[in-house]
Amino acid sequence: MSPRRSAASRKAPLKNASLRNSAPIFAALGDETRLRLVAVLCAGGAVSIAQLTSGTAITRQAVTKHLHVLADAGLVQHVKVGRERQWQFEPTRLEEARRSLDLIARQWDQALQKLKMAVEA
Amino acid sequence: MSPRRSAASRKAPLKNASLRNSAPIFAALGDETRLRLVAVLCAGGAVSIAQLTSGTAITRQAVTKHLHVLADAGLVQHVKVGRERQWQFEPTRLEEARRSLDLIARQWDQALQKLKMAVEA
DNA sequence: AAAATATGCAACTAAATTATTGCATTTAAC
DNA sequence: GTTAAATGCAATAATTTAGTTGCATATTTT
Repeated sequence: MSPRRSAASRKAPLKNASLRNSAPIFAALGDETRLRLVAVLCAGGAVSIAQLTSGTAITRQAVTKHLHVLADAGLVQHVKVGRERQWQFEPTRLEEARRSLDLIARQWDQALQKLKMAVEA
Repeated sequence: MSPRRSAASRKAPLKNASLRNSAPIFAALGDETRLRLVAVLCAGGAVSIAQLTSGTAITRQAVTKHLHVLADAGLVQHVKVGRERQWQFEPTRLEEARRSLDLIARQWDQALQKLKMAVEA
């Protein structure tokens, strides 16, 4: 294929482990409905499914599924309170995602810096 | 359904527009292969498809498709150089995504703060 | 010009995602 | 103890996604 070395192996750009861990978090956030749910939950406290549903055009079951997607990504948790199931935001994984974006941004800034220095040299 | 007001309308937690704009960016980042591509591109400069492919187990066409997904989200751009098409990172949209996560995190911190003050009062 | 390289385009497949409906179960309220 | 409310579970359907293969086209290189 290519005579040159692979771009992926040439520089070892970011910790692969970090990326592997962050991708599912971004995937969970990559849906408008779920992003809205996260926003609601991080603003309030623990909220029931019925409450979360009443703001949307989709059914309760759809909301439930979205909540499970978020839970699988570790972004929300639930506790059973009486006949309700209350969901709450869990900030740890979101911090991970933030750090990943920060890493990428920093990497980019460094690349620009190097380019600038090379041009000025 | 619920006797209470909807959780979504109760607090107007985050700008809906901001979320609507960020969701597609997160969706684009929500795949390990694409996240790797972004990392490679933000570390190096402009890289051809063949180079980007040689680091992976998938085909050139699959890489091409991923690049187009990233391009649709505004995360990468391409320029034609001879018979190659070189792809490069475009940082603007990533900054948007970072700001969204920062907003959510800040919202969460404020909620904790309020809770704390309410408990101490 | 011929051969090799880099890419584009199209058809197709398999699997995952999103959302629905219908019914069962648990818990609270009257 | 009925009734109403909140939720869970299962089957299904439509759409999207991720990936492949095969072939065509454009550009270098020799």
